[in-house]
Amino acid sequence: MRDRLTERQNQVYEFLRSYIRTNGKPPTIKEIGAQLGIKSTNGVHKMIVALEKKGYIRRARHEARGISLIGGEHDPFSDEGDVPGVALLKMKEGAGRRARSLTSETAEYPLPRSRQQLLVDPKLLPEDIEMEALLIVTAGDDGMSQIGIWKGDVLVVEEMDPFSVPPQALVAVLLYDRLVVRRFEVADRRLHFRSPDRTYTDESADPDDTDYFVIGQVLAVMRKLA
Amino acid sequence: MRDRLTERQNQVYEFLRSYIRTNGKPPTIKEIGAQLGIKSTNGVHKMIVALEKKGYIRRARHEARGISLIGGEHDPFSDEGDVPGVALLKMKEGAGRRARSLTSETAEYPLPRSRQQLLVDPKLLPEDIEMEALLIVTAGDDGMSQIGIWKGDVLVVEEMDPFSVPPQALVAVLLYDRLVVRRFEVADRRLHFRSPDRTYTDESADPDDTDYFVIGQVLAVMRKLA
DNA sequence: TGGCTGGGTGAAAGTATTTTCACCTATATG
DNA sequence: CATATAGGTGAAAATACTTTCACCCAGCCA
Repeated sequence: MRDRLTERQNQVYEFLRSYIRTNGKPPTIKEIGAQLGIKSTNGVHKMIVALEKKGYIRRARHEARGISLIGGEHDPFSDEGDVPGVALLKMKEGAGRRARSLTSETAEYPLPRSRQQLLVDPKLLPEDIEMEALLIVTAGDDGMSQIGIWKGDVLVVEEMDPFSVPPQALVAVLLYDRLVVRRFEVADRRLHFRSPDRTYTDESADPDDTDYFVIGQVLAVMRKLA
Repeated sequence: MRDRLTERQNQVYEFLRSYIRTNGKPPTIKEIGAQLGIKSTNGVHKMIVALEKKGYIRRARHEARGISLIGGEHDPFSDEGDVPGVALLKMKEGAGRRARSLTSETAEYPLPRSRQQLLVDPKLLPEDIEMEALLIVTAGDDGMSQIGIWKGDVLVVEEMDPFSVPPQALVAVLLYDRLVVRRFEVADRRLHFRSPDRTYTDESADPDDTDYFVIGQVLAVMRKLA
């Protein structure tokens, strides 16, 4: 369907995306030229026409800032306007079983996944998140009030191996049979968990310690109050 | 601080939102006029200037389609909603205006309602709740960490008058211009707010004290972490 | 009563933006 | 070689948009 773009055309297309995303409106021909180092408006104009012919953009003739992207979203905020139910997340029971080490890429999960799902607004999540990697757990222990998380809170977790977690992020960890949240860091090839309460000292563990199973980074918290 | 909008100005503002949302770019002056039935571009122009003076929009002078909304583009809750789904809630900006007493059943709201929405899973809400009575605010003050709420948290609030709130429930209150959460009770025909931090003494207020505006009961809390 | 503010009409002026025209330079291709 | 395609320059023409000017009207308030 859509023809392949040349290198230069792709640069224009990418600029359009980023401009629209950051400015909330399409650029003018001149602005495109300024970015790509094209001095003549006609030079840009021809590329725009080419992009339209290849089916990547739409043009509103004679209209100021009349370029719009084709291929789903013209809305920078909703990630992929396809399906309304984008943010259907897998629900997973919180505590109750013993933690296991992950043995390989296809790690077996300590808990059977259930079919339960929870609707989450994309605005509560990072922009370009993979829905497939998300799951829901419930916080299973107290002692996290210092970081604003209570027992029973619903956590949206992005599954990832410990070494991909950004430093100082909050992670969901299966500690023995409790699901807890800890501020987390990898140092010296060991996993360091900062205890939220100052009364305890920090804990650290070996990556294949079977007592600690790092599920992933906590992206959002939800709490039902009434 | 943003002044209140007149009815007409709010119509313009609402149109701006919806146009931007559906078209991915701001409208021209003429397009605004066409929608609101204003024949002269100057009529629209004056309103646009008024909206800018009151801090609701930004204008790029002489630029085609140069209007942009103000409200924190990176605040995930300030902008653009309309996610299809069950629990579409009205969005309301947190702080920013002075509290007012509610005078009757048809209480006048301190802020004009906007059309912003957030998707919320019904599982996070009481069973037989009226969606119409729900709205979203963001917590606007610190000092609530004792009750597990942080500044910036998203609160799902059921609008209700103070006398319908069950005792000891959490309520969202406009205290002057800050939106805070307090544990709440009515006694002796006065409103009692239990301060979450032990350091402060409890506050109480008269039902028609203009400094305290009780929005309603907090049903759920959500927090974006990454 | 006068003066202020919000909202408007209409038209003219001025700036921004798109489109078109003429012409140029590579590179690839039958 | 002839010709097509991608990508340009520069300038002029044609619109699209915003701003300004002059004037009008109604409601509110001191």
